[in-house]
Amino acid sequence: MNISAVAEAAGLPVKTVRYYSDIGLVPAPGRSSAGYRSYDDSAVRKLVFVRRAREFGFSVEECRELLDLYQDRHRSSADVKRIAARRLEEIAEKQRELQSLHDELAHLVEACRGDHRPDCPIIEGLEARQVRPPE
Amino acid sequence: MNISAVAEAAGLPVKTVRYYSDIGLVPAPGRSSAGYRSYDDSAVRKLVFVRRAREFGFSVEECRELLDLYQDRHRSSADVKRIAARRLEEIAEKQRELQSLHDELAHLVEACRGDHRPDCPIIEGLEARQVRPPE
DNA sequence: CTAATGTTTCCAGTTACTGGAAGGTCAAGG
DNA sequence: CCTTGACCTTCCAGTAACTGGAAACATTAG
Repeated sequence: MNISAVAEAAGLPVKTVRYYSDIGLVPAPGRSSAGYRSYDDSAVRKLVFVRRAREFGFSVEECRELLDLYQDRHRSSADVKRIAARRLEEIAEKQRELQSLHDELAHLVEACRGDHRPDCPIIEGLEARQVRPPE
Repeated sequence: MNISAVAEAAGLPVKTVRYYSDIGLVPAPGRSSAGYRSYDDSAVRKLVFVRRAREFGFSVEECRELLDLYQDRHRSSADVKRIAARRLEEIAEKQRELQSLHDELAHLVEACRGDHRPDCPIIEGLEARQVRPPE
């Protein structure tokens, strides 16, 4: 398979497939006589795996770890769970942050009349109040 | 005020204050005879404003817009509200994404025994299922 | 044969800083 | 006066994860 075929099969842009090969996230593909990259089904599976892991918010480095685990028949599920649980905690933390952000901004937006007058609680809110209490 | 004083007053790293001046987000400060940047109170107010807007997740370019509105005595609150409401919608969207991400990953983590055996629903979940339904 | 499409490499740009090097400045202490 | 240390300057490079584009070669359809 040429790069555009594998890219479509994996649901990734061509550029990204090339990039993943370049940084060694997936193994370097074979080359045709003209120098074209040549991928096989296992490459597609790995690329799909990476795409999905990226969609889950795992960093490329975490994808590397997960891919190693994915390919290691002797790995324990505990190893995988550890990484996923860490990521889950990060997500939860991000959710909490977003929530307080949302609440505060929504409060300001609601308080703003949104008319032609210059008085604006949003601007005033940005001017002085604290977003988060000091840690 | 020298840069470290203004940075402390604004709650920003020195590097960031310099950066904001460089990109023209805040006006270029005056210089001492030795070339030191010299800020005044109004610079501090603007930097605080920017810091808080950034904490709210506004991009630097949005901060530029907001800062213009902040400084424009004739602006209507509607202009500000429009920008803030857009940002609020972005936050809400991000929250929805994170929620579905969280639910799916939590599901996988719960399903994983996390023992020494290689069977792992997390890996399997990354392997094949769709994160999001096609749009 | 030609035109369109596909592929290659390489370089640069994106966002919002951050780190570090090399060197000039300032204030205090001896 | 000299030194020491803190502070300041500029410039360059690196971060994450691509993405866009240029120039050139390959393949394929008509």
